[in-house]
Amino acid sequence: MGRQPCCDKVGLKRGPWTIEEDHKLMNFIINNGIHCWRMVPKLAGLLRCGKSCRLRWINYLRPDLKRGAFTEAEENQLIQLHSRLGNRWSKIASHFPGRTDNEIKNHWNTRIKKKLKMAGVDLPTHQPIDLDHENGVHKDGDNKEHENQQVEEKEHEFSTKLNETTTIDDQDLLTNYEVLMTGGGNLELEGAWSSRNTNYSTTSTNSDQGSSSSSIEDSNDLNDRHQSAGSKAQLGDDGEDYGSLKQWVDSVDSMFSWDGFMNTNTTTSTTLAGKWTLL
DNA sequence: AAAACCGACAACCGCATCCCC
DNA sequence: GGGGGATGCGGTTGTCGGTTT
Repeated sequence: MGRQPCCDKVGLKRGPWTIEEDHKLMNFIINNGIHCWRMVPKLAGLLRCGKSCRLRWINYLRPDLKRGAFTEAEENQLIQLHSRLGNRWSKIASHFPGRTDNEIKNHWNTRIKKKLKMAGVDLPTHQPIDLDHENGVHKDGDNKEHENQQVEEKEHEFSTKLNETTTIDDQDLLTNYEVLMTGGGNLELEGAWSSRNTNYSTTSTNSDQGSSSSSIEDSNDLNDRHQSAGSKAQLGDDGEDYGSLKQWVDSVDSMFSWDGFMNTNTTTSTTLAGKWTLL
């Protein structure tokens, strides 16, 4: 007999969130804070389960989200963190202020994973594939537990070293990876690995997605609004939240002051900031 | 022009863990 | 101590826009 579902799914809405739902959830959290996710949908007038509300808030509505293309430095940091922490996305996300674990996980699975694979890196071992094969290394088995025990001990040291490796420019991913691994950790990079020819093709990044001119005012179609907000067209080249979040903030600017969420010094948002700390 | 395919990301699901009684 | 509810987390799926055929 399994555990009970987090909520009664009968009659609950699923799928993409509409702007009205976003408004309701945002309004409720701003005005009341978060005490019990289970009660949030009821009190906010939403036909969603608490879990869904939590995810929506954490991954999309939270005003302090960075939202933007991952920079090269961030990708490098992510690669190295993953080599240390594995798929512990929440742990990794804690090193990226404004990024969510879901965002990082998606970025890893859709971009970095592919790039590393094309570059000949065996995941999750972060070892060159051919070297693994030749040496018979299978680190994801017996050694994994031991590695996990070392993770916490090395994090502090690692963070220090990481700061020394974030100025890499104009090198391909493999070269970056080599530098990072050599500088930050205990992976051995042998000649064949170092000299590997990297002819993978980098795909376009989100930086080409920042040209959207959609706005809330432009569209009464909630699905269109959601799509433009929720996936493709909200990102600016410089990583700032030029898209949906900014539009969203603009749209509710008359109701709220966001400065408190943005870690800026303001006297108009102390209440909001206070509630924000509840999270 | 349209169908098929692909990439990116939002959202869901189920298990793990935490916490309170 | 343990039972149960709430929340956290990671894997997976769904959806949609863009691209290719």
